[in-house]
Amino acid sequence: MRVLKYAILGLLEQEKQTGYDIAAAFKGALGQFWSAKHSQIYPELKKLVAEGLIEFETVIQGEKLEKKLYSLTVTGEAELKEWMQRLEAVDVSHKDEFMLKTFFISSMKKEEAKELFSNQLVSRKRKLDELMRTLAELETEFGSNMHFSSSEFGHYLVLTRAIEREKGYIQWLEHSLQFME
Amino acid sequence: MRVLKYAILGLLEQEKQTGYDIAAAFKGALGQFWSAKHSQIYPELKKLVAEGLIEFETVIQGEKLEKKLYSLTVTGEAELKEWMQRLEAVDVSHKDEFMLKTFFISSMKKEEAKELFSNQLVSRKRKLDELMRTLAELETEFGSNMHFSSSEFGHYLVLTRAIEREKGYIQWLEHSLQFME
DNA sequence: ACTAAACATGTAAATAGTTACATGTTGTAT
DNA sequence: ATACAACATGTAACTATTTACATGTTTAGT
Repeated sequence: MRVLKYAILGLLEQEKQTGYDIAAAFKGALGQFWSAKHSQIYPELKKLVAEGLIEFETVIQGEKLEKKLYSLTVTGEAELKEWMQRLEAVDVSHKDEFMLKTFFISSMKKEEAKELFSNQLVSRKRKLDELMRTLAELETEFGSNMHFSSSEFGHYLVLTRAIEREKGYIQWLEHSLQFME
Repeated sequence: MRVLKYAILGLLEQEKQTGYDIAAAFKGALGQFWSAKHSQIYPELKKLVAEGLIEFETVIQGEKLEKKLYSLTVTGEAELKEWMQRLEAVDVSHKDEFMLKTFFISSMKKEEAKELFSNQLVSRKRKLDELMRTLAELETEFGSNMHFSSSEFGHYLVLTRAIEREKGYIQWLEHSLQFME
C-alpha cells in the first residue's frame, strides 16, 4: 500500500519541511487517522528521494545544525494527485483492542465488565474534551465559517470527524452500560 | 502487545476449535475490530502451544483429514483473564486512509473532492446495510431482548458498535458534502 | 552561565502483518 | 462420476511498524 509514502507527499505538498516537521504533524489532528515514528519517516524520506518523488536542500540552522528541507518533485506531485483520486475500497477491520475485549465479554463477571466500560468511557470523554479544545482554537484562529477553499478545511474536516467518532463511541459505551443495568 | 495472542485465547475460551475456525471467526462481526490471516494464525498457535497457553488434540475428519482442535490450558485461561481486566490507554491513531486524503483536500479541485466523498458514502452505506442485515439475523435467531448473560451479548455489542460507527461516518460524509455545496 | 525542552537525524533489532507459494481432503450439487 | 467450493494446514518472502540505541544542536527560561 505504501500509505506513509502518500502521507509524506501530501504533507510536503502543503509546505517544504524536514523529517522532524513531518513527525510533528503526526502529533496533531492528522495523527488521529495516520501517524508514523521518526524511525520510519527518515528511511522513507531517503527512499522517496531515491525514487525521484521528493528532493531536499540542506539548510543551516543557527551556527552549524544541518537540516534537510524536503519538497515535492514534479513526479512526486503527479503521484500524489493520482493517489488522491483513487477510489479505494473501505477496509474492513479498524483494529480496536477494546472492542476485541467486548466481543469476549461473556468471559467476565458483570462487575468487571462495568469497570472496563466505565474506565473506557472516562478515557473517551477526556479525549473528546481535548479534541473540542483543539477545534475551538482552530475556530478562534481562522473563524468558524469554514468552506472548501479555506486553507484549514482539511484540518477542520479531520477534527470534526474525530470529534463525531468520539461522541459516537461515548454514546455506545453509555448505552451498553445501561444494558448491563 | 501480542493482541493476536489474546484474540486467539478469547476465541478458544468460547469453544475448542481449529486454526481454520479462528480464521473464519475473523470473517464475521469480530473482523470489524480485529482480524488476522491464516498465515499469521498458524505460527501463533504453534507459539502458544510452546508457551503452554493452549494445547491440541488431533481429530480425524472423514477418512484421513487430520485437524487440530485447540483449547485453553489453565495457564492460558489465567492469562486471558488478566488481559481482559487490564485497563489500557485508548490508542490515538485508528489509521484511516480516506481521512488521510481528507486532510489533504486542499490539493484537490472541488469536483474531485465531491466525487471522492460521494464514492465513500456509497461504500459506507453498503457496509451499513450488510451490518444491519447481520444484526437482523442475530435477532431472529436469539431474540431481540439481549442482556448481559446472553451467550451472544458480546457479538451483539460488537455489531451495534460497528453499525453506529458506520452511521456516524455516513452522517459526517453527508454533512461534509453539504459543506462543499 | 546553566539547564531543560525542543529541534534535528539517523540506525538496529524485533514484532506484526500481508501476499504469495504449496498441498491435500471433504462435502455438496449436478 | 465429476467438478467446485469449502475445509484444512503449513512456509517463505516481503512490507509495515515499534522499540531501543545513538548522537548532537539550538532556543528559551532562570
